[in-house]
Amino acid sequence: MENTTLHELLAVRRQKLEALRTAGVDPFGAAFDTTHTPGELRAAFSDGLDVRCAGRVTAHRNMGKSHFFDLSDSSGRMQVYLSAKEAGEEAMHIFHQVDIGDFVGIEGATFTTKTGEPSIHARAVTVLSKSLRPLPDKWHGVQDTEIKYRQRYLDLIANRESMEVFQKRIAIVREIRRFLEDRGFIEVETPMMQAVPGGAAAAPFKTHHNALGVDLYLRIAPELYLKRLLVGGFTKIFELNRNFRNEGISRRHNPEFTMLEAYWAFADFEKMALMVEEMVCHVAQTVCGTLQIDHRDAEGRVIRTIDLSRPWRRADYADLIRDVDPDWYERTPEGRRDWCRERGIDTTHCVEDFEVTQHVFEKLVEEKTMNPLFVTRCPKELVPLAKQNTGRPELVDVYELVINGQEISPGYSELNDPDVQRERLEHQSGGETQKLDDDFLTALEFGMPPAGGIGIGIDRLVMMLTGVESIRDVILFPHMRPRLGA
RNA sequence: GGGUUGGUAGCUCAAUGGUAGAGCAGUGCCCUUUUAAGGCAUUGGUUGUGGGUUCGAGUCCCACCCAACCCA
Repeated sequence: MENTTLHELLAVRRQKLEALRTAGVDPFGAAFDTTHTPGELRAAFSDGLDVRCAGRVTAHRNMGKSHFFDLSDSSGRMQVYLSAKEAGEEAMHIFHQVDIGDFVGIEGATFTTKTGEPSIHARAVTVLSKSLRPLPDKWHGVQDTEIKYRQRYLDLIANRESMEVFQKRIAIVREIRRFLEDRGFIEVETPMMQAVPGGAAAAPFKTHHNALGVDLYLRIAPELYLKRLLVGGFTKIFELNRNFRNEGISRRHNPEFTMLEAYWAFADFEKMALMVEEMVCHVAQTVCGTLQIDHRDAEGRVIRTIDLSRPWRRADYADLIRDVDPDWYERTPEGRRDWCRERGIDTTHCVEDFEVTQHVFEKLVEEKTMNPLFVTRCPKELVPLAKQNTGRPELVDVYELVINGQEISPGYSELNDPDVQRERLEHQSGGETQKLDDDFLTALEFGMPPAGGIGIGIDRLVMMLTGVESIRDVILFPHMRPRLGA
């Protein structure tokens, strides 16, 4: 339901729509050939160019017989100057029906105004599409988080910083693909719908295939299929796409999120760690132009700077725990819980002893680590799909990369012993109704080469590189509770 | 799931329990290089929803919806 005021604003625009039709102008016009986008023209600007440019009118400054308005799109903004005297009465009548929000095409010559603003001196203004609703505030943009997320197009139109974050995200993903392809990795696609959701411990979304009469699950990870491809003979592969987890929504969790997984036959986790280091630095350097990433608060003050300079720090899991409490591993399991209780760390949700340690790790190491840190020699219980260390079988050959207080990327020497893998997966599923992926285990029995594998949470990487605090600000359409009306 | 904060005009925000306001946007007029253009005038409200307390509720109480943050 709209209220009367909005109705009035809409009515005015509808009247202009009809006025255009009466004047013989199609308010939702046809194709318009352009020579530049607004941003391209700004970048290549010089006076006296004959140009055709199209975009949305985002501001209008009326000086009487001189009109200045801004033409914008994702590439940027370009000012247009229109002289009423030159245009003539008929053209000005049509121009008078143009509102902020409309798409128009401009034909004219470039010039620079007295105040130094690159501009187009319009010869003709063509209405390309009428906007029937008022745009958000030109100065404050959209502040309401519900509007930002539910109507992202308004956020993109009105909030330049938002558009820039998403442009950066696009560039980050592009550079990751380029980096991997330059090194001989090929991108593959594996099932999003799986009969047995595997490769991680997470609650899946369930769906149903009518013709087959079977339940399927949206994947929680592509891992088990990518490993089948290693069995099949691929040696350098990656998949960069969506995973789905039916869990809570928070500042750091969206039900669907983007994950990179890459596998490299005959490599190990050390080699993968080096590659991730190179990749993230390549991306930061190309997209951000620096390895020092400033994070700012709402007032624009720098609150922290992430230093991505190489080499990145490496440390053993157990040593990091000992940095927090030198006697941690000398304590009894009950003593460890007491230690937590004394410090106000809640461990009631931790069932196993190793989960208590992991909880301490998350709270007192991970969340406080801003600069890159490779955590190595992790306990095997945490990682059922990685190779055990030959010298110390209670540990696994993995790294966990922490940056910006979050786990950004795990890397493994992948487990390829089918018997050990079966045992570990059976142990993980706890003999419950949760099915084992037997076909995956069968594939391993045919032989999978030793391999290094990595995952990178793209959303978290983008958060780190853009200094954004909420995952919703790096996902174009984050999930929200559906709302009636509006 | 629990706690805290918030929801007022299209947008951004005000308003001790006592006449719901401003800026922007819109509309009209003035203005031939403006840029948050400027000046004058003016339209616009079921204060998230539903109850309650009160002479009187945007404001206090209860329930619900939505969101943000914190916790689990």
